[in-house]
Amino acid sequence: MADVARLAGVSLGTVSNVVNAPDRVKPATRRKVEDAIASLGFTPNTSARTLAAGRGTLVGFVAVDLGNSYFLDIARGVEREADLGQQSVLLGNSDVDLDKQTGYLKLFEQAQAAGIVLAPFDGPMDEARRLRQRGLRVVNVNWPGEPDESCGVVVDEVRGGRLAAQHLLDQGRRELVFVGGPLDLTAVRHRFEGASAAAREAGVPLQLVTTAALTVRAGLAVGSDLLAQDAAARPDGIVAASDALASGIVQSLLLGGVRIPDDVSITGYDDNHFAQGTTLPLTTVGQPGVEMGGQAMRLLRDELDNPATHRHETVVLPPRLIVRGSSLQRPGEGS
Amino acid sequence: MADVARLAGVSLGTVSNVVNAPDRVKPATRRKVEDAIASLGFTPNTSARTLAAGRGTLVGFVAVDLGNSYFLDIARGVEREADLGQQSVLLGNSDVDLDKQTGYLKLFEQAQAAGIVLAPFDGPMDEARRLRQRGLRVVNVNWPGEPDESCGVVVDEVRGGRLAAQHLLDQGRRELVFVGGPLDLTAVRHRFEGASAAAREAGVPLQLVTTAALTVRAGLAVGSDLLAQDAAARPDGIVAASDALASGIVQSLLLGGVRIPDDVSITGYDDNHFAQGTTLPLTTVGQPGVEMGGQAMRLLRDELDNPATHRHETVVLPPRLIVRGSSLQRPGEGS
DNA sequence: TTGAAAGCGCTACCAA
DNA sequence: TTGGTAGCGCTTTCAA
Repeated sequence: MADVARLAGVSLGTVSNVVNAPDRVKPATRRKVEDAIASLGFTPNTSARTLAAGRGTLVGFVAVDLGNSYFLDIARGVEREADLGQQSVLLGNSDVDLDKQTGYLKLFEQAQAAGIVLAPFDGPMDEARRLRQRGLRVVNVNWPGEPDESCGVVVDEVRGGRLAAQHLLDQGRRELVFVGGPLDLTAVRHRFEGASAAAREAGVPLQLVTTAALTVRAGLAVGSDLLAQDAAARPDGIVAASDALASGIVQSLLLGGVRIPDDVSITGYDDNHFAQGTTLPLTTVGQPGVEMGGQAMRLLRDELDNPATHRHETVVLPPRLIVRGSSLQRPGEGS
Repeated sequence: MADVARLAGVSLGTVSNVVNAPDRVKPATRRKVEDAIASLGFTPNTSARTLAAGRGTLVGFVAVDLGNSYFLDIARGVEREADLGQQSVLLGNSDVDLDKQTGYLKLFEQAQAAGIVLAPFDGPMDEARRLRQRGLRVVNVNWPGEPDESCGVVVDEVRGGRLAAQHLLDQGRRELVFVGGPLDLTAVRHRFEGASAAAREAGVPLQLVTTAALTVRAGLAVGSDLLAQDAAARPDGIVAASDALASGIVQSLLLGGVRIPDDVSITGYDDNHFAQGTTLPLTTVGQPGVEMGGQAMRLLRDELDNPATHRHETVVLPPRLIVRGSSLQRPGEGS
């Protein structure tokens, strides 16, 4: 920066101003400085800047599982919104591992991140709490804010479960099964609650089949169990707690000669990218990942920019039923 | 840090030493300092440290498409190897967008990253070259090193294409088709070359069907085209340039009543996670993503630690044929 | 509108 | 083995 100042014939402070507050410097001077910057290929040193200014410009996004396209969508939302505010986003993938999550949170703390967006592991959040106590702003996404402590952006999972079940009921399905697990996952419980409520209100029984994971493999297993049953005893509507699960069930049933959606209607959950372009596209409940990320970043920025007036809040976004071939009996019917 | 020094009754330099070179300080003193650090909850300020030391400890991984599990595997390899060397990895997802890639490279430059691992967009690499000229070490992954400029880690795509085609030939297939595109993707061209060579050597024709993208959707389209053909005219072996493509073709053909692998054998490419747990698991060519990431990080560390003796090199890793149900006619047969 | 100078928190060197 | 001290490159007052 000293070189730039010398070449432009101005002082350090002036160079700093054209970089950070161009309006405060006379256009002619600014030009000279900008030319010098360009011809020297000058790039400001973030460490020095952060150190001197006492606050960084970097935003961290720590995601529980970047292998799930939903979280990648959230990341995209965070990035897009951050761009609007001259902030940059770096990603940490905690890979469903609490230690890695803690490690990334520490890393961002040490790097003097301006703030953190956290899509947490479904578990203890001690480290996040510690960071907040040290003054680092962290907002949750896909997890509610902690009362009086932080903001959060979530999607209404109960409503999502209800949407899926109601959709099947609307199509005249009366033998419903909810497939999902493990039940200590909050999201799975909520989705089941919603589906239960819808079934109860319709006076229809809803059977629960729990799985050990939300994977394709688990779905395939459920599918074979279903095939082993007497055809008459099989459900005519299945609410799966994830697209992967639904996909496994669909594949298994199709090859077993079951007609979908004629014999059995199936819904998935998450609107994962892999489930969109398949032969029998999956009806699913979509979560507005990009929007969630954007909202989270907006909450974070408000907290950063207006620390005095900011009030913590948990934004609840509605899920959206996306009707595709796995549940739609005749085109144009259904909700 | 001053507080720590005061509370422990030592100087700043000593505190710095217990943090960075614990061996250089007497155990008793070290204990005192460590206690002080713990009781004050002291966290070193990365910006200050980086500024003073002149070099950072952060490693950036810029990936062209984190939505592809292959790149996520590479990221895992980079992380694992970085952990061994006290370095931290942060991710940037360029999302198949050259501008975003450039943006992340700049970001890591400004953040004084120790080095960068780059899985580049298949296109111009001007920015990466600029960074190298400014002294930042960047090693390529999934892309060869630039001669005399940088290291790289790649997988032998030609060999991969050959493996897939040879596998089908070994099973007696004689009407082969290679499906993939666009052909300006280097990897696709190489895979086709390899498949071609294998077919040529076996005296078998290999037809080329180009697609606009390597997606499931494109695969579905190819599948319907195939179904529209006279059954006798259809190929009995298909080498697809990606798992997504293969998956689309498989789904389409299966629903059209074609028996796989009896009537048609199909291979994919990438060993993507989504292709592993399906009803008809895909035979595919796997790329050792985790190992590639690890190698890249190791090359980067060598370049960082031994700038004098380091010699640039491009490590070529072999792909691996993974035989699953989509090509294996009778269990135990095949290669 | 610009210049001068005092740090930001830490590392690295040299002296003790 | 430890303490003292000079910066690292920038932002940010305060004066000019």
